[in-house]
Amino acid sequence: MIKAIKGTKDILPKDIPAWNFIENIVAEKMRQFNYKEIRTPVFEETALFSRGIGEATDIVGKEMYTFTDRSNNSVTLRPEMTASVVRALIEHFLDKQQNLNKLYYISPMFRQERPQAGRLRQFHQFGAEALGSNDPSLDAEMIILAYDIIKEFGIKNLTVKINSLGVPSSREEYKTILRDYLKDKFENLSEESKNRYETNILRLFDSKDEHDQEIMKNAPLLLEHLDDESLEHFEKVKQILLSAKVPFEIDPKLVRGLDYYTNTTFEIVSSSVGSQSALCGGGRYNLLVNQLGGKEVPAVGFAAGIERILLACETEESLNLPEEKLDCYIVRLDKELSAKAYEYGLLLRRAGLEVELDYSLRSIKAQMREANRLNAKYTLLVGGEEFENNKVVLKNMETSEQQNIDFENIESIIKIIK
RNA sequence: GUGGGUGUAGCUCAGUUGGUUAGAGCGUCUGGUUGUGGCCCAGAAGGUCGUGGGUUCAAUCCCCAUCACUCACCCCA
Repeated sequence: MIKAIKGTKDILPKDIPAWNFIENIVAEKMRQFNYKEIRTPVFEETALFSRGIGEATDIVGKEMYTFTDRSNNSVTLRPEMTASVVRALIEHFLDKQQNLNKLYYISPMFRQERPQAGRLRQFHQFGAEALGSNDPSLDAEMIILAYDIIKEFGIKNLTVKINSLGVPSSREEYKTILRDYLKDKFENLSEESKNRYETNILRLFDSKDEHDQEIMKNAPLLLEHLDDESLEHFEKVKQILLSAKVPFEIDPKLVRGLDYYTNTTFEIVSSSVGSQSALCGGGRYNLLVNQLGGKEVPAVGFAAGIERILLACETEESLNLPEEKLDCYIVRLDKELSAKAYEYGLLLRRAGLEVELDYSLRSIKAQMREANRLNAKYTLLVGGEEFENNKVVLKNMETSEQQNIDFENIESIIKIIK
Protein backbone atom coordinates (compact mmCIF):
# COMPACT_ATOMS: atom_id res chain seq x y z
CA MET A 1 0.00 0.00 0.00
CA ILE A 2 1.33 3.39 -0.93
CA LYS A 3 1.05 5.73 1.99
CA ALA A 4 1.45 9.45 2.47
CA ILE A 5 5.05 10.55 2.96
CA LYS A 6 6.31 10.54 6.53
CA GLY A 7 5.32 13.69 8.32
CA THR A 8 2.56 14.57 5.90
CA LYS A 9 -1.13 14.24 6.61
CA ASP A 10 -4.29 14.05 4.59
CA ILE A 11 -6.86 16.55 5.68
CA LEU A 12 -9.97 14.41 5.35
CA PRO A 13 -13.55 15.60 4.82
CA LYS A 14 -14.25 15.22 8.53
CA ASP A 15 -11.41 17.63 9.30
CA ILE A 16 -12.41 20.26 6.77
CA PRO A 17 -15.00 22.13 8.86
CA ALA A 18 -12.37 22.96 11.48
CA TRP A 19 -9.92 24.09 8.81
CA ASN A 20 -12.52 26.22 7.08
CA PHE A 21 -13.46 27.75 10.39
CA ILE A 22 -9.88 28.73 11.12
CA GLU A 23 -9.19 30.00 7.64
CA ASN A 24 -12.36 32.08 7.63
CA ILE A 25 -11.51 33.72 10.92
CA VAL A 26 -7.99 34.48 9.77
CA ALA A 27 -9.29 36.05 6.56
CA GLU A 28 -11.86 38.10 8.44
CA LYS A 29 -9.41 39.39 11.05
CA MET A 30 -6.87 40.24 8.39
CA ARG A 31 -9.54 42.17 6.56
CA GLN A 32 -10.35 44.13 9.72
CA PHE A 33 -6.70 45.09 10.13
CA ASN A 34 -6.39 45.77 6.39
CA TYR A 35 -3.86 43.09 5.52
CA LYS A 36 -4.03 41.89 1.89
CA GLU A 37 -3.56 38.28 0.96
CA ILE A 38 -0.47 37.21 -0.94
CA ARG A 39 0.27 33.80 -2.48
CA THR A 40 3.73 32.86 -3.60
CA PRO A 41 5.11 29.65 -5.14
CA VAL A 42 5.74 26.76 -2.76
CA PHE A 43 9.28 26.44 -4.05
CA GLU A 44 11.99 28.97 -4.60
CA GLU A 45 15.60 29.22 -5.57
CA THR A 46 17.54 27.73 -2.66
CA ALA A 47 19.67 30.84 -2.24
CA LEU A 48 16.65 32.87 -1.16
CA PHE A 49 16.30 30.86 2.02
CA SER A 50 19.95 30.23 2.77
CA ARG A 51 20.60 33.96 2.52
CA GLY A 52 17.37 35.13 4.05
CA ILE A 53 16.99 32.81 7.00
CA GLY A 54 20.67 32.43 7.76
CA GLU A 55 23.26 29.90 6.74
CA ALA A 56 23.91 28.92 10.35
CA THR A 57 20.31 28.25 11.37
CA ASP A 58 18.97 24.73 11.82
CA ILE A 59 16.30 25.37 9.23
CA VAL A 60 18.86 26.00 6.53
CA GLY A 61 21.47 23.66 7.89
CA LYS A 62 19.46 20.50 8.20
CA GLU A 63 15.75 20.93 7.64
CA MET A 64 15.22 22.17 4.11
CA TYR A 65 13.70 20.11 1.34
CA THR A 66 16.28 20.95 -1.28
CA PHE A 67 16.75 19.21 -4.60
CA THR A 68 18.11 19.92 -8.02
CA ASP A 69 15.59 20.03 -10.83
CA ARG A 70 16.13 18.69 -14.33
CA SER A 71 17.93 21.84 -15.35
CA ASN A 72 20.32 21.33 -12.47
CA ASN A 73 19.07 24.32 -10.50
CA SER A 74 18.88 24.00 -6.75
CA VAL A 75 15.34 24.60 -5.57
CA THR A 76 13.83 24.38 -2.11
CA LEU A 77 10.31 23.87 -0.78
CA ARG A 78 9.69 26.90 1.40
CA PRO A 79 10.36 26.28 5.10
CA GLU A 80 8.74 29.60 6.01
CA MET A 81 7.07 32.47 4.26
CA THR A 82 8.89 35.66 5.17
CA ALA A 83 11.73 35.27 2.70
CA SER A 84 9.27 34.60 -0.12
CA VAL A 85 7.14 37.61 0.75
CA VAL A 86 10.20 39.82 0.84
CA ARG A 87 11.33 38.42 -2.49
CA ALA A 88 7.95 39.20 -4.03
CA LEU A 89 8.02 42.70 -2.56
CA ILE A 90 11.40 43.39 -4.11
CA GLU A 91 10.66 41.67 -7.39
CA HIS A 92 7.42 43.57 -8.00
CA PHE A 93 8.59 46.86 -6.48
CA LEU A 94 5.71 46.78 -4.03
CA ASP A 95 7.68 49.00 -1.67
CA LYS A 96 7.85 51.66 -4.36
CA GLN A 97 4.13 51.62 -5.10
CA GLN A 98 3.18 52.36 -1.52
CA ASN A 99 5.31 52.99 1.50
CA LEU A 100 3.61 50.48 3.74
CA ASN A 101 2.65 46.97 2.56
CA LYS A 102 0.52 44.93 4.90
CA LEU A 103 0.32 41.34 3.66
CA TYR A 104 -0.99 38.04 4.96
CA TYR A 105 -0.99 34.41 3.89
CA ILE A 106 -2.35 30.97 4.74
CA SER A 107 -0.01 28.44 3.19
CA PRO A 108 1.76 25.10 3.52
CA MET A 109 5.42 25.00 4.61
CA PHE A 110 7.96 22.19 4.47
CA ARG A 111 10.73 21.14 6.79
CA GLN A 112 12.42 17.77 6.89
CA GLU A 113 12.47 17.13 10.62
CA ARG A 114 11.57 14.14 12.70
CA PRO A 115 7.79 14.40 13.11
CA GLN A 116 6.21 14.55 16.54
CA ALA A 117 3.15 16.07 18.18
CA GLY A 118 2.66 19.49 16.63
CA ARG A 119 5.47 19.03 14.16
CA LEU A 120 4.99 17.85 10.61
CA ARG A 121 7.08 17.90 7.47
CA GLN A 122 4.34 19.61 5.57
CA PHE A 123 2.51 21.95 7.90
CA HIS A 124 0.42 25.05 7.53
CA GLN A 125 0.94 28.54 8.72
CA PHE A 126 -0.99 31.71 8.59
CA GLY A 127 0.90 34.90 9.13
CA ALA A 128 1.26 38.55 8.36
CA GLU A 129 4.04 40.90 7.38
CA ALA A 130 4.01 44.70 7.53
CA LEU A 131 6.81 46.10 5.41
CA GLY A 132 7.80 49.73 5.24
CA SER A 133 7.66 51.16 8.74
CA ASN A 134 9.68 51.03 11.93
CA ASP A 135 6.82 52.30 14.04
CA PRO A 136 6.46 50.36 17.30
CA SER A 137 2.71 50.49 16.88
CA LEU A 138 3.16 47.97 14.07
CA ASP A 139 5.17 45.64 16.31
CA ALA A 140 2.28 45.86 18.72
CA GLU A 141 -0.27 45.45 15.95
CA MET A 142 1.32 42.14 14.99
CA ILE A 143 1.06 40.84 18.51
CA ILE A 144 -2.49 42.11 18.93
CA LEU A 145 -3.52 40.65 15.59
CA ALA A 146 -2.03 37.24 16.33
CA TYR A 147 -3.46 37.26 19.84
CA ASP A 148 -6.94 38.32 18.71
CA ILE A 149 -7.04 35.64 16.03
CA ILE A 150 -5.96 32.85 18.35
CA LYS A 151 -8.42 34.10 20.97
CA GLU A 152 -11.21 33.67 18.43
CA PHE A 153 -10.54 29.93 18.43
CA GLY A 154 -11.52 29.80 22.06
CA ILE A 155 -8.10 28.75 23.31
CA LYS A 156 -7.82 29.85 26.92
CA ASN A 157 -4.44 28.57 27.87
CA LEU A 158 -2.28 31.24 26.26
CA THR A 159 0.85 33.11 27.18
CA VAL A 160 2.24 35.99 25.15
CA LYS A 161 5.98 36.39 25.58
CA ILE A 162 7.88 39.37 24.29
CA ASN A 163 11.49 40.44 24.21
CA SER A 164 13.77 42.80 22.36
CA LEU A 165 16.98 41.85 20.64
CA GLY A 166 17.97 45.44 19.92
CA VAL A 167 20.04 46.34 16.93
CA PRO A 168 23.10 44.40 15.75
CA SER A 169 25.66 46.83 17.19
CA SER A 170 24.29 46.77 20.73
CA ARG A 171 23.75 43.05 20.42
CA GLU A 172 27.38 42.49 19.53
CA GLU A 173 28.45 44.59 22.48
CA TYR A 174 26.25 42.54 24.72
CA LYS A 175 27.62 39.28 23.35
CA THR A 176 31.13 40.21 24.44
CA ILE A 177 29.78 41.04 27.88
CA LEU A 178 28.09 37.66 28.01
CA ARG A 179 31.23 35.90 26.84
CA ASP A 180 33.20 37.64 29.56
CA TYR A 181 30.71 36.48 32.14
CA LEU A 182 30.92 32.90 30.93
CA LYS A 183 34.66 32.75 30.48
CA ASP A 184 35.51 31.17 33.83
CA LYS A 185 32.35 29.06 33.80
CA PHE A 186 32.90 27.60 30.37
CA GLU A 187 34.19 24.23 31.55
CA ASN A 188 31.03 23.65 33.59
CA LEU A 189 28.73 24.08 30.64
CA SER A 190 27.10 21.13 28.90
CA GLU A 191 28.64 19.94 25.67
CA GLU A 192 25.82 21.43 23.68
CA SER A 193 26.13 24.78 25.31
CA LYS A 194 29.86 24.78 24.69
CA ASN A 195 29.09 24.49 21.01
CA ARG A 196 26.53 27.22 21.19
CA TYR A 197 29.02 29.44 22.91
CA GLU A 198 30.63 29.68 19.52
CA THR A 199 27.69 29.42 17.14
CA ASN A 200 24.85 31.27 18.89
CA ILE A 201 25.69 32.30 22.40
CA LEU A 202 22.28 33.85 23.00
CA ARG A 203 20.68 30.44 22.86
CA LEU A 204 22.45 29.37 26.03
CA PHE A 205 19.49 30.89 27.83
CA ASP A 206 17.31 28.22 26.23
CA SER A 207 19.25 25.28 27.60
CA LYS A 208 17.25 22.67 29.47
CA ASP A 209 20.34 21.42 31.26
CA GLU A 210 19.99 22.21 34.97
CA HIS A 211 23.63 23.08 35.35
CA ASP A 212 23.44 25.51 32.47
CA GLN A 213 20.31 27.08 33.85
CA GLU A 214 22.03 27.60 37.18
CA ILE A 215 24.91 29.34 35.44
CA MET A 216 22.65 31.45 33.26
CA LYS A 217 20.47 32.56 36.15
CA ASN A 218 22.86 35.32 37.07
CA ALA A 219 24.05 36.10 33.57
CA PRO A 220 23.69 39.65 32.29
CA LEU A 221 20.61 40.12 30.14
CA LEU A 222 20.42 41.57 26.68
CA LEU A 223 17.49 43.69 27.77
CA GLU A 224 19.75 45.48 30.24
CA HIS A 225 22.20 46.34 27.51
CA LEU A 226 19.95 47.67 24.81
CA ASP A 227 20.78 50.93 23.11
CA ASP A 228 18.52 53.85 23.96
CA GLU A 229 16.57 53.77 20.75
CA SER A 230 15.77 50.08 21.02
CA LEU A 231 14.81 50.52 24.62
CA GLU A 232 12.42 53.32 23.76
CA HIS A 233 10.98 51.26 20.94
CA PHE A 234 10.40 48.36 23.30
CA GLU A 235 8.76 50.63 25.88
CA LYS A 236 6.29 51.88 23.31
CA VAL A 237 5.40 48.37 22.24
CA LYS A 238 4.70 47.43 25.84
CA GLN A 239 2.57 50.52 26.39
CA ILE A 240 0.41 49.78 23.40
CA LEU A 241 -0.05 46.18 24.44
CA LEU A 242 -1.13 47.31 27.88
CA SER A 243 -3.72 49.69 26.54
CA ALA A 244 -4.89 47.02 24.08
CA LYS A 245 -5.39 44.70 27.05
CA VAL A 246 -3.17 41.98 25.66
CA PRO A 247 -1.66 40.19 28.64
CA PHE A 248 2.03 39.58 28.11
CA GLU A 249 5.16 38.69 29.95
CA ILE A 250 8.64 39.84 29.22
CA ASP A 251 10.91 36.93 28.60
CA PRO A 252 14.52 38.06 28.34
CA LYS A 253 15.43 34.55 27.29
CA LEU A 254 13.20 34.62 24.24
CA VAL A 255 15.81 34.46 21.53
CA ARG A 256 14.35 33.45 18.23
CA GLY A 257 16.39 31.17 16.08
CA LEU A 258 16.25 32.99 12.81
CA ASP A 259 19.00 35.39 11.88
CA TYR A 260 16.90 38.23 10.61
CA TYR A 261 15.26 39.46 13.79
CA THR A 262 15.96 42.89 15.25
CA ASN A 263 14.25 44.64 18.15
CA THR A 264 10.94 43.06 19.05
CA THR A 265 10.51 39.30 19.16
CA PHE A 266 7.46 37.53 20.48
CA GLU A 267 5.87 34.16 20.87
CA ILE A 268 2.45 32.89 21.87
CA VAL A 269 2.62 29.57 23.68
CA SER A 270 0.02 27.14 24.92
CA SER A 271 0.42 24.28 27.32
CA SER A 272 -2.47 22.50 25.60
CA VAL A 273 -0.18 21.17 22.88
CA GLY A 274 2.66 18.72 23.36
CA SER A 275 6.18 19.87 23.97
CA GLN A 276 6.10 21.97 20.80
CA SER A 277 4.13 24.63 22.56
CA ALA A 278 4.71 27.68 20.37
CA LEU A 279 1.52 28.42 18.47
CA CYS A 280 2.91 31.57 16.99
CA GLY A 281 6.20 33.38 16.66
CA GLY A 282 7.36 36.58 15.12
CA GLY A 283 9.22 39.80 15.39
CA ARG A 284 10.78 42.74 13.69
CA TYR A 285 13.30 42.29 10.90
CA ASN A 286 14.58 45.63 9.73
CA LEU A 287 17.59 44.30 7.86
CA LEU A 288 16.16 41.47 5.79
CA VAL A 289 14.82 43.34 2.78
CA ASN A 290 18.14 45.05 2.28
CA GLN A 291 19.97 41.80 2.84
CA LEU A 292 17.95 40.21 0.05
CA GLY A 293 18.80 42.96 -2.38
CA GLY A 294 16.08 45.53 -1.75
CA LYS A 295 16.17 48.99 -0.24
CA GLU A 296 16.27 49.41 3.52
CA VAL A 297 12.72 48.53 4.37
CA PRO A 298 11.95 48.05 8.06
CA ALA A 299 9.45 45.27 8.62
CA VAL A 300 7.71 43.17 11.22
CA GLY A 301 5.73 39.94 11.00
CA PHE A 302 4.55 36.74 12.57
CA ALA A 303 3.65 33.17 11.64
CA ALA A 304 1.30 30.79 13.42
CA GLY A 305 1.09 27.01 13.07
CA ILE A 306 -2.38 25.84 12.16
CA GLU A 307 -1.84 22.20 13.15
CA ARG A 308 -0.63 23.27 16.59
CA ILE A 309 -3.61 25.56 17.00
CA LEU A 310 -5.89 22.68 16.07
CA LEU A 311 -4.16 20.49 18.67
CA ALA A 312 -4.78 23.12 21.32
CA CYS A 313 -8.41 23.47 20.23
CA GLU A 314 -8.76 19.72 20.46
CA THR A 315 -7.42 19.36 24.00
CA GLU A 316 -9.41 22.36 25.17
CA GLU A 317 -12.45 21.30 23.16
CA SER A 318 -12.80 24.93 22.28
CA LEU A 319 -14.14 24.62 18.75
CA ASN A 320 -17.87 24.09 18.63
CA LEU A 321 -18.52 23.76 14.96
CA PRO A 322 -22.05 23.76 13.61
CA GLU A 323 -23.44 20.34 12.81
CA GLU A 324 -23.36 19.44 9.14
CA LYS A 325 -26.84 19.21 7.70
CA LEU A 326 -28.34 18.22 4.40
CA ASP A 327 -31.33 20.16 3.10
CA CYS A 328 -33.11 17.23 1.55
CA TYR A 329 -32.73 13.54 0.83
CA ILE A 330 -34.80 12.15 -2.03
CA VAL A 331 -36.30 8.77 -1.22
CA ARG A 332 -37.47 6.56 -4.05
CA LEU A 333 -40.45 4.46 -2.96
CA ASP A 334 -40.65 2.40 -6.15
CA LYS A 335 -37.60 1.09 -7.92
CA GLU A 336 -39.07 2.13 -11.28
CA LEU A 337 -39.00 5.76 -10.24
CA SER A 338 -35.23 6.14 -10.05
CA ALA A 339 -35.17 8.53 -12.98
CA LYS A 340 -37.95 10.61 -11.46
CA ALA A 341 -36.17 10.84 -8.11
CA TYR A 342 -33.00 11.82 -9.90
CA GLU A 343 -34.92 14.52 -11.72
CA TYR A 344 -36.25 15.96 -8.47
CA GLY A 345 -32.78 15.87 -7.02
CA LEU A 346 -31.42 17.85 -9.90
CA LEU A 347 -34.20 20.43 -9.76
CA LEU A 348 -33.64 21.06 -6.07
CA ARG A 349 -29.87 21.16 -6.49
CA ARG A 350 -30.17 23.67 -9.27
CA ALA A 351 -32.36 25.72 -6.98
CA GLY A 352 -29.42 25.94 -4.60
CA LEU A 353 -30.32 23.25 -2.09
CA GLU A 354 -27.99 20.64 -0.65
CA VAL A 355 -29.49 17.40 -1.86
CA GLU A 356 -28.58 13.70 -1.82
CA LEU A 357 -30.26 10.56 -3.09
CA ASP A 358 -29.66 6.85 -3.38
CA TYR A 359 -27.63 5.59 -6.31
CA SER A 360 -27.87 1.86 -5.76
CA LEU A 361 -31.54 0.85 -5.63
CA ARG A 362 -31.53 0.34 -1.92
CA SER A 363 -34.60 -0.35 0.19
CA ILE A 364 -36.75 2.44 1.56
CA LYS A 365 -35.56 1.69 5.04
CA ALA A 366 -31.97 1.94 3.89
CA GLN A 367 -32.67 5.24 2.21
CA MET A 368 -34.34 6.63 5.31
CA ARG A 369 -31.44 5.50 7.45
CA GLU A 370 -29.07 7.17 5.06
CA ALA A 371 -31.13 10.37 5.21
CA ASN A 372 -30.90 10.26 8.96
CA ARG A 373 -27.19 9.53 8.92
CA LEU A 374 -26.65 12.55 6.67
CA ASN A 375 -28.64 14.75 9.02
CA ALA A 376 -31.20 15.60 6.38
CA LYS A 377 -33.66 18.31 7.34
CA TYR A 378 -36.24 16.96 4.92
CA THR A 379 -36.89 13.85 2.89
CA LEU A 380 -38.83 13.98 -0.32
CA LEU A 381 -40.62 10.67 -0.91
CA VAL A 382 -41.31 9.93 -4.51
CA GLY A 383 -43.66 7.09 -5.48
CA GLY A 384 -46.58 5.00 -4.38
CA GLU A 385 -50.16 5.99 -4.10
CA GLU A 386 -49.45 9.69 -3.73
CA PHE A 387 -47.44 9.73 -6.87
CA GLU A 388 -50.24 8.07 -8.76
CA ASN A 389 -52.38 10.96 -7.54
CA ASN A 390 -49.80 13.47 -8.76
CA LYS A 391 -48.34 14.12 -5.32
CA VAL A 392 -44.98 13.80 -3.63
CA VAL A 393 -44.49 13.57 0.12
CA LEU A 394 -42.27 16.06 1.92
CA LYS A 395 -41.27 14.91 5.37
CA ASN A 396 -39.73 17.10 8.04
CA MET A 397 -37.19 14.81 9.67
CA GLU A 398 -37.10 16.65 12.93
CA THR A 399 -40.82 16.78 13.64
CA SER A 400 -41.70 13.74 11.49
CA GLU A 401 -44.55 15.74 10.01
CA GLN A 402 -45.21 15.09 6.38
CA GLN A 403 -47.32 16.78 3.76
CA ASN A 404 -48.41 15.94 0.25
CA ILE A 405 -47.53 18.41 -2.42
CA ASP A 406 -48.58 18.56 -6.02
CA PHE A 407 -45.71 16.87 -7.83
CA GLU A 408 -45.27 19.66 -10.31
CA ASN A 409 -45.20 22.32 -7.64
CA ILE A 410 -41.43 22.40 -7.24
CA GLU A 411 -41.57 26.01 -6.19
CA SER A 412 -43.47 25.34 -3.00
CA ILE A 413 -41.23 22.37 -2.16
CA ILE A 414 -38.21 24.61 -2.43
CA LYS A 415 -39.92 27.32 -0.44
CA ILE A 416 -40.69 25.00 2.45
CA ILE A 417 -37.20 23.54 2.58
CA LYS A 418 -35.54 26.92 2.38
C1' G B 1 20.75 12.29 13.71
C1' U B 2 19.80 10.17 19.16
C1' G B 3 16.52 7.80 22.80
C1' G B 4 11.72 5.61 24.67
C1' G B 5 6.84 3.41 23.44
C1' U B 6 3.45 0.79 20.18
C1' G B 7 2.07 -2.47 15.84
C1' U B 8 -4.38 -7.90 16.46
C1' A B 9 -11.13 -6.17 11.88
C1' G B 10 -12.54 0.38 8.63
C1' C B 11 -11.92 2.83 14.00
C1' U B 12 -10.87 2.12 19.56
C1' C B 13 -8.87 -1.85 21.96
C1' A B 14 -9.25 -6.98 24.61
C1' G B 15 -6.72 -11.77 24.37
C1' U B 16 -3.59 -16.25 24.32
C1' U B 17 1.74 -17.85 31.26
C1' G B 18 3.03 -21.32 23.15
C1' G B 19 -1.89 -25.77 21.71
C1' U B 20 -7.69 -26.98 17.33
C1' U B 21 -12.49 -22.63 14.07
C1' A B 22 -8.58 -15.03 17.23
C1' G B 23 -12.77 -11.65 20.33
C1' A B 24 -15.68 -7.02 22.04
C1' G B 25 -17.62 -2.12 21.31
C1' C B 26 -18.34 1.39 17.46
C1' G B 27 -18.94 1.70 12.17
C1' U B 28 -20.77 -0.82 7.53
C1' C B 29 -24.52 -4.04 5.13
C1' U B 30 -29.27 -6.85 5.45
C1' G B 31 -33.61 -7.76 8.01
C1' G B 32 -37.47 -7.09 12.26
C1' U B 33 -44.07 -8.56 6.76
C1' U B 34 -48.37 -4.39 3.08
C1' G B 35 -44.56 2.26 1.68
C1' U B 36 -40.81 5.76 6.35
C1' G B 37 -35.09 7.41 9.87
C1' G B 38 -33.27 8.07 15.02
C1' C B 39 -33.90 3.95 20.10
C1' C B 40 -34.11 -1.30 20.39
C1' C B 41 -33.44 -6.43 18.49
C1' A B 42 -31.48 -10.29 15.06
C1' G B 43 -28.07 -11.70 11.45
C1' A B 44 -23.94 -10.90 7.94
C1' A B 45 -19.53 -9.21 5.81
C1' G B 46 -14.66 -7.87 7.37
C1' G B 47 -8.26 -10.09 10.13
C1' U B 48 -1.36 -13.06 5.95
C1' C B 49 -2.42 -10.96 14.61
C1' G B 50 3.23 -5.08 10.64
C1' U B 51 7.15 -7.98 7.63
C1' G B 52 11.25 -11.59 7.44
C1' G B 53 13.96 -15.14 9.95
C1' G B 54 15.00 -18.33 14.39
C1' U B 55 13.61 -21.74 18.64
C1' U B 56 9.69 -25.62 18.97
C1' C B 57 5.95 -31.40 17.55
C1' A B 58 3.31 -26.55 17.45
C1' A B 59 4.38 -19.24 17.36
C1' U B 60 -0.40 -13.96 17.03
C1' C B 61 2.25 -15.07 21.90
C1' C B 62 9.27 -16.52 23.10
C1' C B 63 14.14 -14.69 20.57
C1' C B 64 16.59 -11.77 16.59
C1' A B 65 16.28 -8.49 12.64
C1' U B 66 13.58 -5.11 9.81
C1' C B 67 9.80 -1.64 8.60
C1' A B 68 5.96 1.56 10.04
C1' C B 69 3.65 4.65 13.46
C1' U B 70 4.17 7.53 17.85
C1' C B 71 6.35 10.52 21.81
C1' A B 72 10.64 13.06 23.42
C1' C B 73 15.73 15.43 22.55
C1' C B 74 17.96 19.10 18.95
C1' C B 75 15.29 23.09 16.67
C1' C B 76 11.08 25.39 15.34
C1' A B 77 5.00 27.17 13.73
